[in-house]
Amino acid sequence: MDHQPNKAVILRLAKYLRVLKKLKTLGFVKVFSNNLGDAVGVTPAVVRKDFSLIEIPGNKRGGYNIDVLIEDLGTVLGKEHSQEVVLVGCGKIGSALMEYREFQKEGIKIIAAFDSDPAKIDPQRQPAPILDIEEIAEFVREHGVLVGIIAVPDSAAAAVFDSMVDAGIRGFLNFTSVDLKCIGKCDSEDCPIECTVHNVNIGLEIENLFYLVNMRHKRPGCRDTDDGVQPCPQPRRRSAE
Amino acid sequence: MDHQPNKAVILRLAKYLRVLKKLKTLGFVKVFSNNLGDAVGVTPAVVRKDFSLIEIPGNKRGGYNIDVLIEDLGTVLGKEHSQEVVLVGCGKIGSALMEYREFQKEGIKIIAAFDSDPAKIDPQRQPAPILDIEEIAEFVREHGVLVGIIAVPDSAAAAVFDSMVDAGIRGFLNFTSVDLKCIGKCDSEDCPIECTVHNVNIGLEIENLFYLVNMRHKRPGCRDTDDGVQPCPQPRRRSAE
DNA sequence: TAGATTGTTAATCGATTAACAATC
DNA sequence: TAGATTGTTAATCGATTAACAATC
Repeated sequence: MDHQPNKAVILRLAKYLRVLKKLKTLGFVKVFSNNLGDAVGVTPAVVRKDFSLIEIPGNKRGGYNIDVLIEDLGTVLGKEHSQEVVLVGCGKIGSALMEYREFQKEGIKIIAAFDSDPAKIDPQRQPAPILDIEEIAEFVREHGVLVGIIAVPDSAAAAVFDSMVDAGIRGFLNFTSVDLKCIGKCDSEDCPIECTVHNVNIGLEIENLFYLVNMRHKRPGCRDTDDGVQPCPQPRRRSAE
Repeated sequence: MDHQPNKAVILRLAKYLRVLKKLKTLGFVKVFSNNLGDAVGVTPAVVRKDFSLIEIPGNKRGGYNIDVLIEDLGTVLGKEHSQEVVLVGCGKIGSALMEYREFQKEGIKIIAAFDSDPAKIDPQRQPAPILDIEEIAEFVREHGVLVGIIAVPDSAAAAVFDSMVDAGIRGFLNFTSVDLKCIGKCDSEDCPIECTVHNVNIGLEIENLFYLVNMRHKRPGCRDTDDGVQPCPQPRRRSAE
């Protein structure tokens, strides 16, 4: 009956939550499905359906109470749990992530980083130590960490992934260009370990952009090139009328 | 009749291309739809449909010629164009991207970076200069750059985005947590500028992981928590034995 | 020829959208 | 009450999957 919210829904829920926090700082007390829809770029019906799916109730004429909404979305998204992650790989990208402001703002904490290079190890480092990769299993088990970031060179990706799964990590943000899949790696005969890998494949993203941009340029009658021909033929409107 | 390949298709095409390059180095000469399907995680029918959509022909019994395939996919994905991008924001993440190996490997070149901090500016830098953000419009127009990366603080995101659109950038990889939308910003009365923004929202990705991982933990009969209850229904066995 | 694989059409599935009854 | 907004059901849309005829 009640289907679990899928990935797309969850993503929207997180977006609603961000918008709501902003609206609250502006003094809003209640909010309507169309407000949220506009902010996130979906129709009001989607918003209501998303909320109904996770059983957040509204008021037939009064919309949704913003405090209740923030509270409930936080609960559903697991915001009341401490959001502690470990990071593996202290190269350029890894180091950048260690100081990533957004994490603090969203209550996400990197509680330890790991590297194989002895020169980088610094157990006294504040606010989080950099430890030898060999220690990851012990650390993860001790702290019950479930989510990890992989920012190592491609060549080390698979091995690091394996050891993280072994240690108990079940959610991965993967910055390598290696497609890490749990299926196959984690399945055993009768007891599959389920884990989730989000691949942040920057190279693929850029390739995609080139395709889309080039496409558009090739389209007859739709070029905004140097020669003065302006963008597109048909106005495509979304908001208002 | 011929629908344009959508985003999902394009993403797969790029993945096929990567696999094909690897297979080629291994000496493969031809490849079948099920080979590619396995590698990318889709059914053979999807592969064939993708290729038919962009009119890449196969041989009724001989599969696809790997050289032709690489060539044609490259053409479709715009690989024969120079893939030149600009980067705005030379903080931690921006700097990391400037040395990102994957870019070279995939033929993507950051031909210039921009920052507003005078201390960071270095027009002589090799292989790409760091210039004042004020110069971006001129540079972009001169070089005909269409794709850009935004790695500035959230507070600067909207302004930077605007000036990049003005300069002629039409494809964006956005590392800020501000949801940059072209619609509204770029529409003019009868001639919308179409651009594409890929948001790499690291915070959202992590939140998502927490949701999914927590979900799984709550599921009755399937917990791998601290209290001694082992992974899913039964303890997995893999290498141990 | 017989077997294998493509290319395409039809069937299925799921998610989004639209519509509207319930009700505050 | 009348108006507005939710919550839910039905209709639409698109993408994935399955099936199979064409053919090398």
